[in-house]
Amino acid sequence: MAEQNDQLGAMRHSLAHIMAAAVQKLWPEAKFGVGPAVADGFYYDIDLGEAKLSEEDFGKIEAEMAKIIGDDQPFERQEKAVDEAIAWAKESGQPYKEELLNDLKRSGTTVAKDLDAAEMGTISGGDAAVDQVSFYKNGDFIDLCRGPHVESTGKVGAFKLLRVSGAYWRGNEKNPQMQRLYGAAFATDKELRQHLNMLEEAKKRDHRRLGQELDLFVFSDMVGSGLPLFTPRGTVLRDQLLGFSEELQRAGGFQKVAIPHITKQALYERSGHWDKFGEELFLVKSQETSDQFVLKPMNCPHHIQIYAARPRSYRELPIRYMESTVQYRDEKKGELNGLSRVRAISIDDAHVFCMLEQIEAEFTSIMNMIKDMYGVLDMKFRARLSFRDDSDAYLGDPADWEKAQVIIEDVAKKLGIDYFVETGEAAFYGPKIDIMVTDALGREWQCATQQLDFVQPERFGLAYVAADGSEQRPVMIHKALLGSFERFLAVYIEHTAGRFPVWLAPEQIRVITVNQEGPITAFAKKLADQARELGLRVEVDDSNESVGKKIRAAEIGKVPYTMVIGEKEIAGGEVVPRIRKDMAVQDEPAAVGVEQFLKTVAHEAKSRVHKTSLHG
RNA sequence: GCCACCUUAGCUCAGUUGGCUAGAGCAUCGGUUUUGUAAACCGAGGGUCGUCGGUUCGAAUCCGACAGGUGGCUCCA
Repeated sequence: MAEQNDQLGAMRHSLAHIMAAAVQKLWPEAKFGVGPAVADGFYYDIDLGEAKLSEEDFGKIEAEMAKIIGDDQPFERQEKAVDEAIAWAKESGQPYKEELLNDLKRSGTTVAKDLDAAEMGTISGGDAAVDQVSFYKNGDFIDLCRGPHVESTGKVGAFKLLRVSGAYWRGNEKNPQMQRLYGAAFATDKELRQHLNMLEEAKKRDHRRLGQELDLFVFSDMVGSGLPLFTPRGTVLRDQLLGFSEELQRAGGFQKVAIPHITKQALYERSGHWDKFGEELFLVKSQETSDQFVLKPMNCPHHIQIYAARPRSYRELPIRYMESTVQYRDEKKGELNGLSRVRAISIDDAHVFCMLEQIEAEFTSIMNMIKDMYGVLDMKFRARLSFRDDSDAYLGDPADWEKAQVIIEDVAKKLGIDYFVETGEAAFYGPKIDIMVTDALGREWQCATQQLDFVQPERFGLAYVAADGSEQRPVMIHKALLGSFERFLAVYIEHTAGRFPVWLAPEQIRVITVNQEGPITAFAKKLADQARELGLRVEVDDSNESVGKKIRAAEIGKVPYTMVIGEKEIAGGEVVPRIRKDMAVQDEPAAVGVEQFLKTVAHEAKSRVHKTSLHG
């Protein structure tokens, strides 16, 4: 298996070389960055100077690649002394390669920042300076590269250029921007087709598309970008999900608080966010006073003011505040993305104020809430333990950090969480656990999070009185179970393809009349009233359409239960509910008394199950 | 913010090299029909072709700016 992956990786990486060779033939002045294999193919970072690649060029690049592949040129490995290689890079006008070579010569690695050497697919990583580097040559094209490659250009499988985008050299905004040319590549045509097909299928469950089809949220140019408006149906999801989060938290000892959405600038100057968030803050001008106000980009400083309002005893700790509220960040335009990245962010936010020796219990309790929540939602997640690195970008006592990181990893281990450690991902104020979930296109998003904070208690001079009468500094934990409700919903819509379980479904039951005759519509409406009395969300469709068409509308709307009401139902007092396929446990639903049916659905909603209990 | 691309009716999309009153399906509304588990039939309304400006005898079509969006980069929940 691993061998197969290596082989596929070599193919993809070889295709990157072939693509670069093709681009160089078409644009001889092209300068090249790195060209690794990636999850579904390969890319190469290319700088054409004034000229720019666009999708219109794909045809001729692919044609040129086909020629190279047709020639079946062997990939020849060569070793060069590093100084010789640097001279080569200079001579052939490849400044990016020259920079990589200089790094190699100096430190033996091209790894800048957090890029993984293997992922870069370029040259060997190591910790000592090197003096020999490897090159691969196919036809006239020669490239600094550690390999491995397939034997020859004829052995690369099937590929297709997909897109071109910008990418800063070495991932740094201050560096020049290159163009990243992406292609998909697989061993066989069939696999490539399957992959492209899968991407098409993923589009069908795209949350933006389903959000519109299922009438969950809208955007308005007049309101502004990144500012979603939730419809009645979308608001049901919002209330249910945030309600569930609050229910879990309340059980964990959290108390609800409420704060205004603006504050004087001074609050964030004290917290440090004024400097850190700077341009992301929405400013609000008072016309009555000279105060500068700010729309809150987070809630912790407000919650801190509630804690700080009076002296606190160690007996009160932990103090746990929760609040589902909206915060606002003025994101740069290009960073917005459907509901995944918005400017008005609803968060099931909470803050714990506690003693250092209480953080293990708190982290465990919160981690269990996360497990419960994602368990009920039937979603898999990976936990990223985001720890500090050796840099001095972090505030607080390193000894406290060390202690906390050990505790955090311990909690993850004890609870059997699927986790990985990432150093350098910590917040400047403390280590954290981020819960990562995957969308329809396989992109990972951070949802739930719990973060330790040594810094804000310090900045705001928070204190509690210890048993010995001394004044001590509490630590803070920031936590969110859903994280951004908007982002969560985006992932969740794609996860379920819009087929929400009964407890979340905006409409749980659709009642369809067989015609528009008085007794039948009257019965349908009475039934709907009965359902509403049980707290169910139900709609009656007594429109002048065929039963088939009305059934179809309910199917497309992904309503969990549909029932058709005609004379039979009135006479027998029983219905044969149509059960949405993903919930059914057997093919043929059975007749059930009306009362029994409604009670069962109400119970399913209350217990948040995914499968129906209606059968045989 | 940066790179590439996209924007025609509420939605999904046609609209040949610039050239008659800009089309279709679904949805909506009206009528006929009174319907039994994934689309009955007939008809009507609905678009200053994202906005503004330019080129041209003539622009949905060509150019520019702006707005909104998509995929990435950077940043981030």
